[in-house]
Amino acid sequence: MHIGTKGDYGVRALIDLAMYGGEGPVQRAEIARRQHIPESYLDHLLAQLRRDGFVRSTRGPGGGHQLTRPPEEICLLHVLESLEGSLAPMPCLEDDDSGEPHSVCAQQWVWREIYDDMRARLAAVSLADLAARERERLRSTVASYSI
Amino acid sequence: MHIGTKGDYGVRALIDLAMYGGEGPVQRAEIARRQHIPESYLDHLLAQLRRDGFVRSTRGPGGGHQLTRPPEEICLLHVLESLEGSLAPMPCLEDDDSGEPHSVCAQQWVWREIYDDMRARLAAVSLADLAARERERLRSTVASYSI
DNA sequence: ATGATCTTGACCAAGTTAGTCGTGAATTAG
DNA sequence: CTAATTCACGACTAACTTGGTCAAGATCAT
Repeated sequence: MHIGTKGDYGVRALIDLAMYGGEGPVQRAEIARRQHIPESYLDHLLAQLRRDGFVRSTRGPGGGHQLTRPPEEICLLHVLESLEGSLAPMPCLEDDDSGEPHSVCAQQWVWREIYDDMRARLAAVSLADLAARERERLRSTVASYSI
Repeated sequence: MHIGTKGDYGVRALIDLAMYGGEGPVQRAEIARRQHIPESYLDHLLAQLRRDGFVRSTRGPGGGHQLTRPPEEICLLHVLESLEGSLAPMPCLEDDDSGEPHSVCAQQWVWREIYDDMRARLAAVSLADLAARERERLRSTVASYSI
């Protein structure tokens, strides 16, 4: 359940696309510069996001990346699970298709509640929400510089 | 915020002390056997728990480990923070004594809420609660074997 | 003293994280 | 057609974390 640079950078990249991707593809280099992400690393994150259908890329001059769906329809939960893998705080909570019961650890029930609550909250946040917050943050930062 | 073997084993060791520690110290080897924990590893966990005042140890024959306080007064949150370090899901949420503002990441506010909720839930669970659950679990396991 | 028991620190293998780099493939401009 | 632009993908790496093991020593009851 730890969010590292993958989750942080990856989400920021998507927010960037939500904010600046209105008029066609946005280039990797541009995202990297704006979001202060090493470009060669961003590569991997975009590849993952493309594999999971969040972005579409086009090559060649004028190419770049864009969201496949409107930002209102992309939720933070799915993005983070794509980038970071399972967010389960302990192995015994990992989503398990095998049907076998995982070993029960003493604290499981508390963590189950925490995990469910967490996923619900993350599912309720869309890229559009995040982009709106980011716009607001940028506005107030610029304002404080100009005083 | 990931709970590894440290947190799992360590909590189980404390539950063991809560359950079997009524009549004097419990030995490392005994805990290790009952809870299926490598004894030499349990060592380190008990050392940490002693440093943070959860258990007291006595050496020599008849020695062992015991809780310093009644299990009702020990909460899961503090135990896990002792064993695993900060449970913050992202670095920017780490409790910060320096007063400097951490870099703001876009998702911070959601995670702040999740983190606070998590800590509240963990703080509401005592070792006594966990021990009660464990007793119940053992009872039902034995019952299912005897059928 | 002796043996039981905890204490401490050094050490280690395997896995994860956070990248870098190089080569190649697609697309477009000229 | 060719060159320039941009993404695609896999190999490689250094540093750190995890989950331990092990040996030497400190204490204490008897």
